[in-house]
Amino acid sequence: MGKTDQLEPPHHCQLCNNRPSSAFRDLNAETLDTVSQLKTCAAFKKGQVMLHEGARPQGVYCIHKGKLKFYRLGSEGKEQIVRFATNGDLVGYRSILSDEPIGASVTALEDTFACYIPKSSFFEVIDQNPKFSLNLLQDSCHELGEAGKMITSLAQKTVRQRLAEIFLVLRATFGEDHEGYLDLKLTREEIANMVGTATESAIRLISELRSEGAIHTAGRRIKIEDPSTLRDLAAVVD
Amino acid sequence: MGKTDQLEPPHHCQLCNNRPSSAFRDLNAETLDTVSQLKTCAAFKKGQVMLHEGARPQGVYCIHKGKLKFYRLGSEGKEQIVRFATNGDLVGYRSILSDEPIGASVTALEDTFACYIPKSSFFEVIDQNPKFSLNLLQDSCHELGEAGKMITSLAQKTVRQRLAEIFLVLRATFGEDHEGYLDLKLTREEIANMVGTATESAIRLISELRSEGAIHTAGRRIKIEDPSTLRDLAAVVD
DNA sequence: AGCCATAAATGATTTTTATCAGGAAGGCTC
DNA sequence: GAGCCTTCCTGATAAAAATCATTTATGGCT
Repeated sequence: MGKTDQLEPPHHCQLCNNRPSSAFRDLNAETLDTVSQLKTCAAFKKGQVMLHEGARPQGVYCIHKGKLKFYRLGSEGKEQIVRFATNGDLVGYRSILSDEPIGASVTALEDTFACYIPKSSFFEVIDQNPKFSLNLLQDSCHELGEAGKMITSLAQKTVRQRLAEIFLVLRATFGEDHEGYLDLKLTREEIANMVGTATESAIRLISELRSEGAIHTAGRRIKIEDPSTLRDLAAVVD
Repeated sequence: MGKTDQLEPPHHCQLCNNRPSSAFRDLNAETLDTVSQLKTCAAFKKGQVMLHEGARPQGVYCIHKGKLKFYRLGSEGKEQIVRFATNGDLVGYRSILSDEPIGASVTALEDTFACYIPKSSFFEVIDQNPKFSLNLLQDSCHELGEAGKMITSLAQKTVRQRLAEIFLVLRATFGEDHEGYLDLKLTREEIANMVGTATESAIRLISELRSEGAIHTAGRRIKIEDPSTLRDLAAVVD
C-alpha cells in the first residue's frame, strides 16, 4: 500500500538533476553508486498517502518530482499542515534518525515520483560519508528555524496576517507558473489547515485580499498581485 | 557582554555529570580531552541574555547548570517562547550549523553556568567524531518533532487547552521540587508568552484551573494537583 | 457534455480572546 | 521594614474568529 510499482525508468543518482540541491549534494561517486543500486522507484498519485502519522518507516524517500504536504491530525481530526516537500527533498529521515514514530503524515498534492532508500542503506551512507550526516544536520537545523518562525506567527499574528504571510511563503517555496500563478493548487480547506483557522474564515479573508487587489484568484489558482501589500499586512520581520 | 568571567572552577568534561544525557554522550576520551582544553566557563545571572536573536554566535554553550528560555520577538515586540534549555543541553549550534543568524534569543531564567566552546573547536569535534554529529542530528530531529506538536497545538487548540498542556510539558521537562511544585518559576507574562495569548487571558485561565482544583498556585510557584484533568482538558493525543 | 459530489461562498450568530482600565498584592532595593 | 515598582488580578468592552446553516459554483468523472 502506498508505494506503487515502478512507473518511471530507474536512473542513476549521479545523473539526477535534483542532486545539487538535495542532502546527497556532497556524496562521493562511490557512495552514490551504492545508493543508486539499492534504491527503488515509487510513484504516488495525487491524494495518495506516502507515510502515515505514527508509523515506523523502513526507509526514506527522495522526491524526484512532485509536491507533498506534511500534516498532523489534531484532536478534532483536523489536519494541520506543518510543511511541504518537493523535488530533491528527503522524506522520512527525521523519524528514522530520532527513532520515533512518524510525527506527520505525508500526502502527495500532485502525482509524485520518488526514490525509496531502505533504512539499512540509508545508515550505510551515513557511516560511509560523514559529510552526508552533516548536510542532513544542516538541513534539519534550517527546518528548526523555520518551525520557530511558524510558531511565532501562529501564536502572535491574526489569521489575516498569517494568510498574507502564507501566500508569500508559498511563492518562495514553489514559485510561479508562466502566468504568474502560484505553482501549487490547494483547496481553501488546505489553506485554512496551513494558516490554522476554520475553512470559512480562510475563504472570507481570501475574498477580502482579492477585493483589496493584493491577490487574484481563478478557482484554485492564486496569483500574487501586490507582494508589498502582503508583506506589510503580514508584518514580516525577517 | 553576555559572557561573564569564570565564576566556577573549570572541570574536565570527562567528569561532567551531564555528559551521558548531552550530545557529547558518545565522544571518545581523546576528543573529550580536546574539548575540555578549549572550552571556557561562563556564568549568566538570572535575566541575563546569553544570545541575541539575529546575532552570529562564535561558539556554542553547553549548559552545566541552569535554565534558559529561547524566544523570538514578534512584530509587536512580544516575546514568543519557543523552547527551553537546561543541564546538558547545547545552545547555539543550530545557527552555526545552518550558517544562519540566531533565530531566537536565549535568556537565563535562573543563575546559570555554562561551558563555552568556540566555533572552530566545535567543528573540530564534528570532524574528528562522526558519532557526535549523528547525535546532534538525532537531537535536532527530535526537536523538529516537538516543534511540529507545538505548531499543531497553537493552530488548533484553545488557549485553555494549551495552558493545560503547557503545565504538563513543564513538569515533564523540569520536574517537581520536594513539595511537588514545578521546578521552575515563571511570571504570568512568560506563561502567556509560551501559550501564545495575552497576559490577562493567561491569568484568568490560570485562576480557573486553580478554582477547578487542577492546579495549585503560591505566587509564581505552581503545583499540578490533578494531572489527569489537565490531560483531558488538553486533549493530549500522543 | 452533463452529472454529481465536493468545494466555495455568504449570512447570521455565538464563542473566544484581546484590549483597556483600575486596583491589590507581591517582591526587591535601599 | 518602608517605599516603590512590577506583577497580578478583576471587570467592562470591543474585536476576532468559530460555528451553523444555506446557497452557489466547480471540477472530476463517465
